[in-house]
Order: sequence, then structure tokens, then C-alpha cells
Amino acid sequence: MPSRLIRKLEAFVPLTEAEKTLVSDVERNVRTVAPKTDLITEGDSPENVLLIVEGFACRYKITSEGQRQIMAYLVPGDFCDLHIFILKEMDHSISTLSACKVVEIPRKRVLEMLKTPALATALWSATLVDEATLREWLVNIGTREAPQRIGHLLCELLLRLHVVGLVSEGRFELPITQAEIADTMGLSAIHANRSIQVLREADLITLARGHVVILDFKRLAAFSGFNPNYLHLRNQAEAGIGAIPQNAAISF
Amino acid sequence: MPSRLIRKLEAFVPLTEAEKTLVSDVERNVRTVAPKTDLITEGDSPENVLLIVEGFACRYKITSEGQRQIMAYLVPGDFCDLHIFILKEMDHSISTLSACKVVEIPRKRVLEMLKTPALATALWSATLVDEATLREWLVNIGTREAPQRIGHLLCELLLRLHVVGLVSEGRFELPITQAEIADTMGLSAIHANRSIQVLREADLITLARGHVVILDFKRLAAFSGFNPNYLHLRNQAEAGIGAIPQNAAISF
DNA sequence: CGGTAAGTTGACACTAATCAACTTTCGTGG
DNA sequence: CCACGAAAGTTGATTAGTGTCAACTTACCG
Repeated sequence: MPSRLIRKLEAFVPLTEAEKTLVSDVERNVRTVAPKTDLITEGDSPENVLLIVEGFACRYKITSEGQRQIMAYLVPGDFCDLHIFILKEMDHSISTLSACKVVEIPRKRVLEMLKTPALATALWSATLVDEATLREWLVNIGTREAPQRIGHLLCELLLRLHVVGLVSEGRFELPITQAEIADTMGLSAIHANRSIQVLREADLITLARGHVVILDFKRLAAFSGFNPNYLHLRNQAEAGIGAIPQNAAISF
Repeated sequence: MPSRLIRKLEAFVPLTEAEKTLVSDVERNVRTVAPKTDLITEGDSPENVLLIVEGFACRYKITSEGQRQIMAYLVPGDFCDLHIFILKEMDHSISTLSACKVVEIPRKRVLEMLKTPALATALWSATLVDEATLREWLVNIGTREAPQRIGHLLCELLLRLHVVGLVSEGRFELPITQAEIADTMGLSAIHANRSIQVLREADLITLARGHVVILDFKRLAAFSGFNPNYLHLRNQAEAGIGAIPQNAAISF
């Protein structure tokens, strides 16, 4: 069974067996990290690239006024910047949200992977999609109201987690608190709570105990103005709004 | 006199004469583009990298609800994504704000530049800083109130334009409308207008007819929670809050 | 000089933040 | 295994921040 990372990379470009082996080799030496633990802290000069194998992590920053803004979620198969070692010093932190399994990939190994053409394309694609996702988050926070923002986030997570095989019948684990959703969406925890209730009352989602069910993806996407093009999935048809048959078809 | 791009790259890494020549060679064939004209439109599959030589451009997206969100400013010396050709299709547009002079750099030339080590480091640094800037914008919109957001933007522009020699005595050209500032900051044009008035009344800035004066950078930075670390300028001391002596010292 | 775009002002409605109290869930130790 | 305390989630009331509409002034351009 292919790893989460391989699944994700193959959503961009098909890989040869040799390339998949190269990736698998890198995914050894998994380390378990407790929830809410910094993996990289602002000011660090990391030498390695970090890969999330299991669990949820996030990029975040604390402002001088003490507010936290989460800028990205890292889900299984995601890694932090490939060229992280070019800049002297991290300008933000990366922390686990839930308990995580992570791998430190030595710089050498990364450069090795970037030498094989298809793998390089796949890895750069993943990096470009991370950036596109960041842009989409800016659009989300900049233009949409609270319930739509959260709906948009859930649509995105559905597709991202689906690619790596973590969705079944529109259902996935989201092991984070409402306060963390609030810090992601630029909202107060209370307003996030009320916005989630709006989504629930419209029968768009279920969300409780770290467990999400998207009850009607098509309607949620329409409600939230979600367009998946920024995720650049190879099978755009599958990813397209309305192209995911409800429930059953999204499982494997 | 070095080009804006060379000035910017040398803010990251010193370049040899040969490298500077390589960059200069690329900056020929300048094309003039009218204000408010798309350089790249969502859905395009661009073959070339775009470099801004003069004027202001921006990345933007229009949501399904018809709202525009500006996600980045491109100022002289800035280019769009180096690996823009890896993904099949643009997920956002790039448009001029003012009249611009731009260069299309053929893919080949880019790869050529990336082969010389120091230049590669400088170009990747610039790309990483663009991404860091995008993250900082997310923090800005996600956590700060309107006047602080705009103040933060002006602090950033002061430093970015200073690097490429477009600031003199805390004064620079900002050839964009308040409506565009609003679309950048996720605000209505009217609220942007009132927020600018707050900054004016606090004697922090002057802003009129596309012309900005930062009257007190230190105070504006403190007011806005601005920390320049994400710009990763080599001379952090010079960029640091309070380290820019008022007025005179910021000119050349 | 006139027309249009940009900037400004006031009134009002709505979205979101804050504060406080309370309930439910979860993890831990007895 | 239950009991406890802490964390997470929920609710209501109030305030602050921001958007919208309309009218008006100022600046810009042919």
C-alpha cells in the first residue's frame, strides 16, 4: 500500500517503481510527537525537511499583540518547504495539533529526490500547491464571512484528505479544537462556534469530537464559493464541484 | 547603475560581475503595459517568467461572489513564480496597477540563471521571501484591525521599495487607488478611506495623489505590529524597527 | 472646460468581538 | 471503574468594528 506522500505525489504525476522506492526509503525513522508541540520554532535554522506521516500539524505565527494566526495545515503526506535551508532563519513556527508521526528528511535525501525528473516535478508541484493554498486562504479570510470561511476550509480538507486516503463517505478526522479553527480563520472562538452551528443547522456538515461529516459537498461548496482549481489535482473531474457523488463514491 | 532586480538579489547574496551581467542580459526587451491590464489571466498556461521593471502590478483573484482579493504587489525587481511552468494552468491572475515596464524571461534563461550557484540562491531567496510575505499578509488580515493592516502594508512597502532604491526620505510613489488598497486588505473602500484618515490624524503618514510619506517609521511599525524579519534582508540591522533613522538616512 | 474617476462624509445595518456564566466532554488518578 | 478537575463547547447580552447606501467634493484627463 502506497504511503500518504506517494499517493499525494501521484495525484500530480505518475511515478516509476524506482521513484516510489526512493520515497519509501525516506519515510523510515518515524518519530512520534505529542500534540501541541513545536516541531520548528521561529528563529530556528533547520537543516532538514520535515514530513508529516500521521496526524495534523500547522504553520503559525504569534503577533506582537499576542494573537495566533494559523497559516497552513500540514496533513499526512505534507512536508514543510523543500528549500527551507536557503534562508538563514525561520520566520514562523510549525507545531503539531494532534499527536503526530513525523520524519526528518536530511537535506541530502531531498536533493537526491529532486534529481529524478518525475519526482522533482511531483515535489515542486506539491510545493506550488501549498503556495496556491496559502493564496486561497488569503482570499477566504479577506472576502468571505465566517460561516463561508469555515465551509471553504472543510471543502478543502475533504479533497486534500481524500487524495491521501483519509476520507470515507464524506467523513474524516479533524483532531483540532474550535479555538484552533478560530485562529485559522481569523475569528474569535465564540464566533467560530456560532458559525459552525450555522453550517450544522443548514444540514451541510456534522462536526463533533474531532470528527467531520460533509453531508452535502455540492451544496457546501456552492455555499462557500469553493472552487478546487487551486489544488491542481490531476483528476480535476473527480475534484470538481458536483463531480463527487455524494457519500459512497468518495470512499475507496 | 544596477537594475532594481540586481539590487534586490544583492540584498540576499553578493553577486559576481559575471552573474550581474547574466541578469542584465535578461532585462532587455522591455515592454510597456497600460494600467489595469492583465499580464497573465487565470486559466492561462504561461511559458515565460514575468519580471516587473517599472510600475506596480498585483496578483489577484475574483471570487464567485464577484469580490476581488489582491494577494501580492509586484514592484520593480519582482518576478512571478520561477517554476510557473510546472503547473498546467494559472489559478489566479496578474494585472498591472499603474503603467508598467515588464520583461518576459524565457524558461531557458531562467534555468540558465539557476545553474550559477549564487544567483540560484538569490533567486530562490526572493521566491521564499515572496511566500513569507504572503504568509505575513494572511497574519495581517487575519489578526489586525483596519488601520493597523494598512499601516503594516505601508511599512512593508517602505522596506521593499527601499531595497530597490525607490524610497527617498521616507517618501515613495504608490500609484494605486484607495479601492485597490481596500481589495488588498479585505476592507470596503469606505472603511479603507477612514482607516487612512486615522493614520493621517495620528501623524504617522501622508498619502495623497499616489504619493506616500512615512512620517515616523518607528511609531508606525509599533502601531501596526510590524516586524521585518519575514523579508529576510541581509542587513537586518538596517531593516530593524527603529534602526532606520528618520528621513535622511533612508535615502541614498 | 466638462465629464468621470477618486476621495470624503454621514446615517444606518450588520457582522464579529468581548464578557460572563454555564454545560458537556475528556483525561487522569484514586 | 468512578470521580474529579480541566479543557472544550455552548449560550445570552452587550459593545466595537466594518459594510452599505446615498450624497457630495475634489482631482484628473481629454
